[in-house]
Amino acid sequence: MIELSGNQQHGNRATGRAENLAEGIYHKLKQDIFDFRLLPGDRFTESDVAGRMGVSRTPVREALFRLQRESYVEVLYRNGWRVRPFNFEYFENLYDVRTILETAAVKRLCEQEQGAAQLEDLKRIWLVPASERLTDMSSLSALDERFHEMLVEAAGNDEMARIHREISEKIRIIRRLDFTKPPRVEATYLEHGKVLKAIMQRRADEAQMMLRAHIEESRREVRKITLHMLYSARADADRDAM
Amino acid sequence: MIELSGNQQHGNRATGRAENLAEGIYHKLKQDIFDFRLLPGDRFTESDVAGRMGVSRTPVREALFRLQRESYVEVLYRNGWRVRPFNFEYFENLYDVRTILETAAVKRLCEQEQGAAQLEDLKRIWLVPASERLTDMSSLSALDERFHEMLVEAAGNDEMARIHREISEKIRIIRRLDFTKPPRVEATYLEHGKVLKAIMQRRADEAQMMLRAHIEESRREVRKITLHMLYSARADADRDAM
DNA sequence: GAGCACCTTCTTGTACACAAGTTTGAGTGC
DNA sequence: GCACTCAAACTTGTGTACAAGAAGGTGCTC
Repeated sequence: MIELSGNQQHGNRATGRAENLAEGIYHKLKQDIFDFRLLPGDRFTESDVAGRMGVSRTPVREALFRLQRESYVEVLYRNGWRVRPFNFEYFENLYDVRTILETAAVKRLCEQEQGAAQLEDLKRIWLVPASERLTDMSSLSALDERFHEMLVEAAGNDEMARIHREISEKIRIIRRLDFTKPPRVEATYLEHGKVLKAIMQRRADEAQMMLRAHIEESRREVRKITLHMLYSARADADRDAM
Repeated sequence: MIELSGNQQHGNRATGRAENLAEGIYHKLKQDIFDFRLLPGDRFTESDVAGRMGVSRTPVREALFRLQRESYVEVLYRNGWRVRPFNFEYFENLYDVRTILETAAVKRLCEQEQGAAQLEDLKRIWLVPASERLTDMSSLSALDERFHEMLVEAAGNDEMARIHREISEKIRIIRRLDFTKPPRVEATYLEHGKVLKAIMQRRADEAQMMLRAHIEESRREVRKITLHMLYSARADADRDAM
C-alpha cells in the first residue's frame, strides 16, 4: 500500500481521539483557500467563519492564528482578516528552497550505502510501462507532490522532510496547475523515471541535474498559466456569488 | 550601525502599536526555555503561566499554541503542557538543514555579479585585526548567529532566510554552548574570515567547504559539552528552587 | 494487605461577555 | 455641494464561566 496523504496526522487517528474543532476549522479554511472558495485578497471576520462553521470564535481564532503563521492569511488590527494576496516572488522563492532541499536529499540518497525503502515504493509507481500510467489529472498532481516529498523523506532527516512538506503544501495552490495539459503528464513520468534511475546508479550529479531540470520545467509551465487560471477562478467565484 | 536583532519585529515598532499580551507571553516563555528557567521535560499548566504572568488563559493559550507549532512545547490532552524533552537527533537534523541552506546561499553569493550590501557589514565585523576582536562571550554568540543569518539573507531569498532564521533560533539553546571556551572564539574569527574571503574571490567550492567545516567544527564542540551543560543547568535550577 | 471501583480534583476545550479601537456614514455648518 | 464632526456599528483582544475528560487518591471488598 502506498502512503499518499503524507504523515500529517489529521485527526489524531493514532490515539483514536476525535480532532479538535480548531483543527477541523484549520483544515477547512486551508482547503477553501486551495480550492479558490476563498480568493487571495478576500476579507472576512472571525464571526463570519464562526457563524458559517457553527462554532464560537475561540476555535476559529486558533485556526486563523495558525494559518497566519503559515502565511496563508493575515490579520488587520481590529479590522478583520484577509487571505494573503498573491505574491509571485514568494512562490518563486519557495520553489528555490524546494529545489535546494530536494537536490541535497538526492545527493544523500546516492551516497547512502543501502537504498531507502521509500525508493522501492517510488519505483513501483513511476517506473511502469506507458500502458499502466495514471491519466487522472488530480490523482497525478497528488502523486507528483508525494514523489518529491518521499524523495526527501527517504534521505532520513525528519526536519528536512517537515520543512519540505510545508513548502510543498504552500506551493500546491499553483503547482497543480501544471497538470492541466497531457504533455506535461507524460513528461512527468519520463523525468521522474530518469531521476530514479540516476539515483539507483548512484550518479549524484546526474540525478541532481535531472531533478533540477524537472522542477525548473514544471515551474516554467506554472509561471505561464498561473495568472490566467487565477483570473478565471476569480471570475467563476464572482459569477457563483451573484 | 549593524543590525543585530534580526528583523523579527518584536513589538510592531513599525506601526508604533504596543504588542499583544500573547506576543509578549510568547517571547517570555521562549526566553524562559532558552535560559533554562523552564527545563526540557518540565510540566506546567495554562493557569500556572496565566497566574505567573498576571493575565488570563486566553493569551497564554495563543502563545502556547505558537510554541507548540515551533516544537518548543507540547500539550498533553487535558493533562497539562510540557517543555519538549531534549532530542539530540532533532538538533543534529536541524544542523544538517542549516548546513544545506547556508552552503546553497554561499554558492549563490559567489555567483551573483554584484556583491550584496550585507557582505560589507560582515566584513567590517569579522575581518578586523586581532586587537579589535570582541571577547565577551554572549555578544560573540549573538554575533556568530547573525553572521550565518546574514549570509543567507544576502543571497536575497526571503523565504530561505526566514526558514534559516527559525532553525537558527531552535538550535540557539545548544549552539551558544560553543562559546564557553576562548579557543573557539579565535577559531570562529579565523573561520568566518576565511569564508568571507573565499566569497569575495568568488571561489564557490572553497567557500562552501570552509563553511561546512566551520559548522561541523562548531557542531562537534557542542556535541561534547551539551549533556554536561544540560545537567548542570538542571542542577542549578533545582538548587535555586529549594 | 492487595486489588478494584468510584469520586473528587484538576486540566484543557469551547462558548460567551466585555473592553479597546477602527471604520463608516449620517448629519451639520457653511 | 463640500468639508468636518461625531457617534453608532463592527472588529479584534482579553477575561471569565462552563463542559468534557483524564489522573490520582480514597475507601470498600475480599
